[in-house]
Amino acid sequence: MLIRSLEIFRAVVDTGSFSAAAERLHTVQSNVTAHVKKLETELDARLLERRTPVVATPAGHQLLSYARRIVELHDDAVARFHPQADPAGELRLGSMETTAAVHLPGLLAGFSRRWPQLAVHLRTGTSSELLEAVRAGQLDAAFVAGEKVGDEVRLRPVFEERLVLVSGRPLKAMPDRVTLAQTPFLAFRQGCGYRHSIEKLFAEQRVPAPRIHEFGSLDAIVGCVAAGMGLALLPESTVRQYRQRFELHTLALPPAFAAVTTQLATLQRPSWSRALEVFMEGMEGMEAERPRDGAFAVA
Amino acid sequence: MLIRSLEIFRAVVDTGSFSAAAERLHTVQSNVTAHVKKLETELDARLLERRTPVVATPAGHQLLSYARRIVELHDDAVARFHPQADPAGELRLGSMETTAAVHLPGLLAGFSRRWPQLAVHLRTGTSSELLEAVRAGQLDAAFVAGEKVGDEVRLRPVFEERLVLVSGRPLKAMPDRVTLAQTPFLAFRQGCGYRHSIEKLFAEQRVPAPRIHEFGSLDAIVGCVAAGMGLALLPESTVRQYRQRFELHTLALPPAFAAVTTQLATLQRPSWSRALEVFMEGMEGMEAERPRDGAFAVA
DNA sequence: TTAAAAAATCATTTCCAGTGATAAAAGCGC
DNA sequence: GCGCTTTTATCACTGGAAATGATTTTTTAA
Repeated sequence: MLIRSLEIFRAVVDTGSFSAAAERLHTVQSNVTAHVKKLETELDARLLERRTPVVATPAGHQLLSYARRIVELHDDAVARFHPQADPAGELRLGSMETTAAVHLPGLLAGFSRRWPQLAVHLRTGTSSELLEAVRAGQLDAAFVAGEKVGDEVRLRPVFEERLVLVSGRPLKAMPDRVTLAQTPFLAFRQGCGYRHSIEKLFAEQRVPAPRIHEFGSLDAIVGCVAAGMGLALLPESTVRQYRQRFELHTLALPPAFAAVTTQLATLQRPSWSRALEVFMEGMEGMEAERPRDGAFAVA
Repeated sequence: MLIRSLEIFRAVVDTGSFSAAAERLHTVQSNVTAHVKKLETELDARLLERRTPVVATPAGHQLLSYARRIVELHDDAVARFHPQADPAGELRLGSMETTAAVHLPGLLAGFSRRWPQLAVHLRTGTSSELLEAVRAGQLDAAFVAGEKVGDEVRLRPVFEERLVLVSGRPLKAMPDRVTLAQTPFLAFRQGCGYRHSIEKLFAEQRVPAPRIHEFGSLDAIVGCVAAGMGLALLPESTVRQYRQRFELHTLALPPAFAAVTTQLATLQRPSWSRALEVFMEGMEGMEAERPRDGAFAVA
């Protein structure tokens, strides 16, 4: 059974005539006859009463409900891939916790307002988890930090972050080696982009055995740091957000550790869905140097 | 876009491999490649990441949701026309008021129990209205009385009715010409099968100007007859049903007027839907001579 | 009954789904 | 990295059927 046959069958019922259907579909009447006949042979039932106007038989009526749904679905699918059509469906995004908390609320709110037909699915995880999901086609795009990737994944810088050392107590200067060795660090589990920076920091200070608590939630990390449980390395913008809820103290780090670029990871361009296409278009204006969350803000 | 292409595409995603999909669908791998490639060209998007296992790209993921729905609908449609499959969907029946009131409740209850996937639509009307609807493919079948039809409609006798003269007051014998001329008759509007019998009765009694009230509802007719508004000509079985609610008196008529056969009208066999097919099968046992409503009764 | 319109039939062309063999590419073990 | 295996892409070819245009048959309306 061909979609084309169903399309023709539907047109015959709608117009009440084989020849009118042919004209509407830009083909010839004998072709319409052939398609209908083929359907009737395949299903072993008479589908149309050849009268003027042509009407569907009970069996035809039954097929018609399927034909309408299938043809409609088909047209929808084609339309959704058409470059000038408004995208619909879902946009599956991934993000690190920190980015989700700080940058995404404004961004996604604007996006969802701009494209009301799109449902955004947001999943958080570590950079390496998210990258794997992008690679596996489970996510359309993901915000990640500092990862090397194969050439099937494309990275685009979107936010420039400055990592700072965060503590619950005032920090005058960088803690010395001994203090650092005794103070636990709080971080996301293995695979988080920032965690790599912690290890670089320890190596630099020649601290041998870093003690790192692995938490799955940003709220938990910040809360525990504020409670004096230990130190953390977080983007300055994230800390700013939590300042209202917790008493936090920060210390700037040398640029070599501090600078972290959040990048938007996707597959290569031809794989993009229309939904992703418009999302990436909206992200075009986002320069790593001049971050502004209002990419999709209403003008 | 062919249903076949979507079926193949779906199989590739499900199996994670072009060659496995080919095997599952009993074709060759190069054919699978060709179909996928054709889809990608048509939609101008990369749908699959050629890796092991093969995974859908965001665009592919988008198409997949359509592919699944379309292929499923297609399989459903084919299955519904398969002779050994349980029928599903709707069965659109028509019936005269009298038949609907007396014979259908038991019949349809049994039918609906026997075929739970079928939704019965019942429409009442006059015989000629219903016949026209059957002819136009709007009804699968209709219970009608005493009509001549073209040869695209097929009639099958199902109930043998005896018409009786009904009154609100005791009837000893056939009213004389004068009484008959003065007494109004209550009947369905033009097109009712029984109404034709009334006219035959008047002609026989040589009553010139029958006065006929036209009511659209059986309840109204019976109620008004019981209230003494006039006479009616109704099937004996119908009157029996109303005896509990109204005080009705009847008079038998000569067989020439009394005998009316209720027939089941359909289009010719090849037009039948599977739903109609099983309904007609169930009606097979219904002999006009030996009416029993329990055609679909549970054994 | 006849003229006009619509569907069926038929011969023909064109296109493409499906096939099998082979080349290229990707994964995997060492 | 290097070969070995597995998987996908490419290609030439064939059969079948979609599409076409001309013609006949049927239906409808005048």
